[in-house]
Amino acid sequence: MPKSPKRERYHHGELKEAVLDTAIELIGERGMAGFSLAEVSRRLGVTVAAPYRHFADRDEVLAGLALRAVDELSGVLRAQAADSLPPRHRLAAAARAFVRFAAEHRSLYQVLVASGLDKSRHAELRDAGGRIGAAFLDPALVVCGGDAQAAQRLVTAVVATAQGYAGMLLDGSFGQDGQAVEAAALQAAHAVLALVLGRDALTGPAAG
Amino acid sequence: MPKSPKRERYHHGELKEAVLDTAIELIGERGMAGFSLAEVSRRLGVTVAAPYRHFADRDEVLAGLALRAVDELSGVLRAQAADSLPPRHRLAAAARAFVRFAAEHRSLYQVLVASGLDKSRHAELRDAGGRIGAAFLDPALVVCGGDAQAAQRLVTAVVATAQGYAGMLLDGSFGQDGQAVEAAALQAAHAVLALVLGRDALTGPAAG
DNA sequence: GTCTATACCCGGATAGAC
DNA sequence: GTCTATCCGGGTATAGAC
Repeated sequence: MPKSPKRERYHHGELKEAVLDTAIELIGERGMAGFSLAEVSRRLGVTVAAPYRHFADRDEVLAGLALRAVDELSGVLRAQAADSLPPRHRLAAAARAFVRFAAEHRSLYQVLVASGLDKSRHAELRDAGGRIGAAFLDPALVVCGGDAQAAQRLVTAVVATAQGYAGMLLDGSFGQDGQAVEAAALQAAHAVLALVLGRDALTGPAAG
Repeated sequence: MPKSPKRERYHHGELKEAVLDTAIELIGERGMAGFSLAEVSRRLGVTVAAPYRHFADRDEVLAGLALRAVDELSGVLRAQAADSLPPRHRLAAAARAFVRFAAEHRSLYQVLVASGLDKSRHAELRDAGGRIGAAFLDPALVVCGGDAQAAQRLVTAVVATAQGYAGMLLDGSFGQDGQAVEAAALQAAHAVLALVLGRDALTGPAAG
């Protein structure tokens, strides 16, 4: 939809949202390094000056994308973590969903992990990591029998695992074909189950 | 050391290595997005044309850095995986070393995971992932009693975990102070032990 | 193997008209 | 809220001299 249209030219349209949409499209085609406000403007059929009515600068566009990414990803994760399965399977399902999200919304995911954006400078993103992690917390607490510190460790391990599989998937370690996504997602889920099974090693010094 | 020196100006010096060194320094200061051959040249006190005698283009510099990264990282990992501890602890130590490497050689690590470089277009890097994973293979095989497929799954899980913790460390999830590195490295090691403990869930469909 | 010089293109950002 | 026009800085890459 948002490729060659440039309807009759915008003018009073929802340029702000259109910029974000087109930025996602552009990043999908050329990667983070290929993103520029100028090219986005060109694709929308507006001049390079127009977006500056809606965004202070380039970074604010990226921040807008990052916010979208956090919203959507944490939403997906919460949905997975909240159903009626046993808690360890809710964690596994959330990890699987995490990996799928990275593949299906590659641009958004990349903004989150590889934009070079300083998240601590944008209030809405300051707790981005926290919001992602929070989605895993409830089942983790159940798994850990209410031990909050143990649950936090487990959440960190699950997030790291999901992020790790996502990274490997995106850089081609699972191959290029369509099966790669499901293979990575499934293995991530299995890894989370393994973490839960062996979780005694997560908390203690794991002697021996 | 390599900042304002520009000795008496190079001329017949080892410019190729110097470019790589300075690129690492520059990326350390400004991140991947801040890297340019022009700035590297300036810092070395040579003209922007000089590096082109040693590198076909910008990407070839990045490829050179990536190759260094793979060499150094896989060397570190092999050293950890080859000592006399029990195999599960060799895996854990390698994961810990992986995370430390990401922190101590941040620039190199970022080139590896976030340069946007198409590794499949550079022969020396085509099997970069394989060389990293290979460092984990021996202890994984022992852990898995010789089952090659199970060992491969375990290696993937360990690499993903290490990469995940490294990513979280670098984007600030473990805080900014010096303790962050050791905290992340230690938790990564623990997570690997947990994976080994619960590794039955990695291979099978993990019913129930 | 490096320098001088240059051609070329692109992105960020702003002023002022409409 | 967008356009026109423009400034400014910067990066990539090459040709030809030394």
